[in-house]
Amino acid sequence: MRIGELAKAAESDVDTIRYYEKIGILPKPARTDGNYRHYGEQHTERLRFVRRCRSLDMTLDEIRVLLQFRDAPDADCAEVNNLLDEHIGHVSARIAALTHLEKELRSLRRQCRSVQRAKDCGILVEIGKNTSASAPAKNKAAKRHITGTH
Amino acid sequence: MRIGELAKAAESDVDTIRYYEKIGILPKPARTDGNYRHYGEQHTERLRFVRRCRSLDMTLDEIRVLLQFRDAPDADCAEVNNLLDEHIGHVSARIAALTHLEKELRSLRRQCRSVQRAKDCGILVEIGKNTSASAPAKNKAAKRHITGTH
DNA sequence: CTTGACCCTGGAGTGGCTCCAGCGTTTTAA
DNA sequence: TTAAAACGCTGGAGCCACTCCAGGGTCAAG
Repeated sequence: MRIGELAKAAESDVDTIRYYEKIGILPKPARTDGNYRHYGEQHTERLRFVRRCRSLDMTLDEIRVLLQFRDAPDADCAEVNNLLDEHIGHVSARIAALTHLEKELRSLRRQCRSVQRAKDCGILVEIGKNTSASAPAKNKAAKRHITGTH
Repeated sequence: MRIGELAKAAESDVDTIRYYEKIGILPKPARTDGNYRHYGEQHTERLRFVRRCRSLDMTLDEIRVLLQFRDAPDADCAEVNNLLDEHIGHVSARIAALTHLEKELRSLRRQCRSVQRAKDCGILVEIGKNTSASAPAKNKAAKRHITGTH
C-alpha cells in the first residue's frame, strides 16, 4: 500500500502521515525501489487508532502514551483510565468556560439593538469600560490544556 | 508610563505589548532618551480594549475590525453587530461539539471499570475498532474558527 | 560605584498540521 | 512508444497568539 492509499484507508492525509512519521507517532515504513513508502495492514490500524484519538481531541503526547499501552498488551492499564479521566476533566472545564463566555457575549450583543454610529454603539462602549473580565488562561499550569476556541 | 507599568495597568504582559506593536494592533509609541517606550493614557485604554476582546476569545483579526470602528466614531456599526453574532455562533458551535465529545469520552471510559492488562482494557479495544468517528475539522471553510480544546 | 530592577532587539519555540517548490516515479491513454 | 497525468519524494515555510531567551543597554536606590 502506498501513502495515498493509507491516507484513504485511515481517513487521513498524506502530509499528516509524513508528519506523524517525522515525530515518531508512526514507524518508518519499508521503501520500494522507487523510494516510495510501503505500508501494511498494521500501519492502517495504528493510524486509524491515532486519528480516532485525535477526533476525541487528545494531544499527540496523550496518544503516545496510549500507543505504548497498545504495544504492551500485558502492562497494567490504570494509566489509561487516568489519562482518560483527566482528558474528560479538561473537556468539561472547557465547556464550562465557553458557556460562561457565551453568556457574556450574548449580554454584550444586547447592548446594541439597532444600527447606529460607532461612537454610540453599546457594544463598543461596553467593551471599552474598565470591567476587567478574567483574561484568557496564561499561567504555566493552565497552559498545557484546553485553550482557544479558534 | 513605561512598558512594565502599561502591562500592569492593562493586565497584560510586556512581551505581548511588544508583539501587538509589531503586528500593528498597538501604534508605535514615543521613545525616551534611553530608547524606552513611553506610553500615555490612551494606550492603556486601547490595550485594555484589546485584552477584553481577547478574554472574549476573539481573534486578533476580529479585534482589528473592532478597533477600526473605535477609531471611526461616525461609521455605521452594523458590521460590529455582525461580527459579534458570528463570533457567538462559533462559540456555541464549539460548545455543541465539545458536549458531544464529552459524551463519547464518558461512554468510552465506561468500557474499563477495573485495572487490568492493557490487551483486555475496554478503552484500548474500543478505540481500536473501526467505528470511524468524525475526524476533527480540517476543511478550509471550518478551519478559520473554533478548533482545538488544548 | 555597585547592585538590581527594568528595558532593548532579534530570533527561536509551541501544536498539529498544511501548503509549497522543485524534483523523481509510475500509471494511463493515444 | 511516448506523452501526459497522477502520484510520490524532500526540505522548508507558514499558521495563531503568544512566550521565552540571550546578550546587551539604562536607570534608580543605597
